[in-house]
Amino acid sequence: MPELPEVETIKNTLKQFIINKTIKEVEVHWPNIIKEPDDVEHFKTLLKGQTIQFLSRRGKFLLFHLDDYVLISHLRMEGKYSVHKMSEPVKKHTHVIFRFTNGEELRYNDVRKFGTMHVYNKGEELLNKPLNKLGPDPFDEAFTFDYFYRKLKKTDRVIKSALLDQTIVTGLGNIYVDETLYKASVHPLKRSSKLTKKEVTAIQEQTIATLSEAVKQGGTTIRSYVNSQGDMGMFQQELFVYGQENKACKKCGNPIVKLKIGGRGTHICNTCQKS
DNA sequence: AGTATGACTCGGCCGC
DNA sequence: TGCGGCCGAGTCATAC
Repeated sequence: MPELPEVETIKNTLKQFIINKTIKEVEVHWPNIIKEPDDVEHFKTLLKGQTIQFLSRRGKFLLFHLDDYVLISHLRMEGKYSVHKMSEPVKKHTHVIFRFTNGEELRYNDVRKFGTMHVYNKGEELLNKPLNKLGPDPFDEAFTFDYFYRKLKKTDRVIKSALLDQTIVTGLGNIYVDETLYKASVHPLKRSSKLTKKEVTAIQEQTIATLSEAVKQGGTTIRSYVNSQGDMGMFQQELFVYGQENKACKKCGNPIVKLKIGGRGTHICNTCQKS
């Protein structure tokens, strides 16, 4: 599922195919994906005639910067972008098509239909849902120890839930939270407010380290993720705990166990991550 | 107010 | 083969 490293990889592989392409028309086969404007016809009208200037990423969101608007896309579980010739057959789960003036088209495919798209006037995208409440990106300068420590001290929630909260730090999902806490040797059920400075430092450093390495590896392919060129990620080969239940911990040899925290499947080594 | 829980959006997939 | 339950990112509603 696309978390920060996967979205970063999609952004980097997709841009070469769509920068400077002009949208001739937009087709929407599943209107529920379009959240803003709430009228799908309005959505299509806004994008018609717009040229894609550049792409950026905010947490797990992919941003398409157009002449006058910004299209914000969240891929949720299984959203994918790919570029095709108009003549190529459209796949079963393709729900939105951005047709370019050059005869090619950008297609959004999403088996679960969980993905979302918002369009705002240029400059207003950060003031509205879904970007307005996001915390700093882990690679952002604002993600400092002082900021992170202050935020965590203020909450009684368990650290796993706090790391999944996108208003504290944005970009982590279930896979990278489990990996980060394992590498930081912190138990996911530990209350955020009870963490020592040393533990917060470890979590902060491992968050950045884990995500950077995953970006280098082109993301993690668990079920179906591929980038916009159809390549799988390679980071799944470097997972220590996620999806490794019953396998030996790479540090101590004891079995990795799976439990449920805040309704989420959670993978830990009971020996290396003391509660 | 902060937090936890559950419903909701979906379809693939698993077990019976 | 068919059917119910599970999974999960994020938002929202509800309860404490």
